[in-house]
Amino acid sequence: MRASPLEYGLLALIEHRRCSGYDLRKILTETPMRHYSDSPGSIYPALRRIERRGWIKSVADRASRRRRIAYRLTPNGSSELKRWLSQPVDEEQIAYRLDQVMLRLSFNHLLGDPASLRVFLAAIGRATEDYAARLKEFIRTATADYPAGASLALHAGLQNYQSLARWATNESKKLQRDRGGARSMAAKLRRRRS
Amino acid sequence: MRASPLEYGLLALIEHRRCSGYDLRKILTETPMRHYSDSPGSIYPALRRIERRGWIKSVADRASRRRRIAYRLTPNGSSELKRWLSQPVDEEQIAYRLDQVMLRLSFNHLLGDPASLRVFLAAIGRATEDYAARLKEFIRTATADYPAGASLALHAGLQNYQSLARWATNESKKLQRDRGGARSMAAKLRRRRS
DNA sequence: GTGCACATGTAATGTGTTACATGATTAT
DNA sequence: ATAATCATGTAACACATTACATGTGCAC
Repeated sequence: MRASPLEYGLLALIEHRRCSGYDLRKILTETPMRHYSDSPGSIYPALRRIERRGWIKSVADRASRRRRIAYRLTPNGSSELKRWLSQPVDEEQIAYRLDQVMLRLSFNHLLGDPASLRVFLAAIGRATEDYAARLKEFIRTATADYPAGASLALHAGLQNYQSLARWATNESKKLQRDRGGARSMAAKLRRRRS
Repeated sequence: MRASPLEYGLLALIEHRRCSGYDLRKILTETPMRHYSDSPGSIYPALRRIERRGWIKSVADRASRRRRIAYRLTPNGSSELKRWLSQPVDEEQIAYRLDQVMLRLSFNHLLGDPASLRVFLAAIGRATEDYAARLKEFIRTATADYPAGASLALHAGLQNYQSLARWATNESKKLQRDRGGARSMAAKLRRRRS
C-alpha cells in the first residue's frame, strides 16, 4: 500500500467531483465515512502529501468570492486510484481492513467499467467465505477454555462474516441476472429490427 | 480514553494471566486479536508506557533458563482496566470502535461479576439498534444520487448492524433465562431441603 | 456589528509500522 | 554445527488527533 487509507479516500472523493479541503471535511463529517479523521489537522496535511506526490493539483476556484482551493486528480493520481480500486480482495483485507474494502466498493464506479462491480462483489463473497471458514476452524480448535464473553465475541464475528459472504455473493448474482436480462433484451431488439 | 486500544488489550491479557512481551506477541499473532499490531516495535514500547504509568509491574521469571520478563497488573492497573471494561456502550463506539467493544466483551469476565455479561450484551443490543436506525435514516434521505457501489456498501453495513443488534439482544435474553432457571432451581433445592 | 459558517492552516504529542539489530537456548 | 525458536529491544518514519490560530463573507 503506497498511501494511507485516508489518502485513497480523499483521492476517490476528489475524482468523484472537484473538492476543496473544506468540502472533504464536510463529506467526512456528514457521511458514514466519518471514521476517517475529519479534522483539519488530518486533511490538509494529507492533501499536501498527495499533492507533493503529484497525484492532485490545486485549481483556483473563483466561483464564489470566498477564498477556496479546490483540487482535481492528475493523470498519475487517476491511475494510482484505479490501481487501488482494482486490487484483489483477499482474506487479509476482509479480516483486518474491511472498511477499506467497503470504501473501494463504494467508489467502484470510478473504474468506469460497469462489469467490475459484479466482479468485485463476487471477490468479496469468495474471500469472506474463506475467512469465515478459517474463523470457524479457529473457534472449533482453540476456544474450549475461553471465557464466555470471548466465545460470544468470536461467534458474533463469525456470524457477521457468514452473512456478509452470503450477501455479497447474492448481490453479485443479482447483477449477473440483470446483465443477462439486459443482454437477451438487446438481442430481442436486434432480431426484431433485422 | 486514557490509554490506546492496544494498551488496554495488553492490560486485559496480562490480567487474564501473567505474560511476557513475547507471550503477548504470540497471542496477538495467533488469535483474531491479530489486528492489534503484533510487532515488537509496537508491543515493547506499549509495555514500557503502561509500566511507567504504574499499571503493570515486571516480575523476573526464572521458571525456564531463558531470559524472560513477565508482567502482572498493579492495583492501579486493575482498577483502570475495570473502568475501561465497564464504560457505557454508546452509538459512537458501535459505529466507529466496534472492535474495542468486542474486545471488552471478550474480557468481561475480568470484572468478576457474572451478571455483567448479560448487561453488557443488552447494552450492545440497544446501542446497535439505535445506530442501525440512524444509518437507515441516512440511507433513506441522503443516497438518492449515490453510485450503485456506495448504496451497496451502506446496505451491507445496515444489514450487519441489524443482525448484530438482534444477536446481542437475543444472547442477553438467553442469559437472562438461564439465570432465571438457575434461580428457580436453587429455590427448589432450598424448598426441598427445608 | 455581531455571530455563524466558510476556509485554511500549524504545533505538539502519541502511537503504530517497518526495518534493523542482538543474543540465548533448544532441537536436530 | 546449525537452524529454529525464544526473547527483547532501537531508530526512522508516517500518520492521526488535539488544540491552537487566523481570517473572510454573509445574514440578521
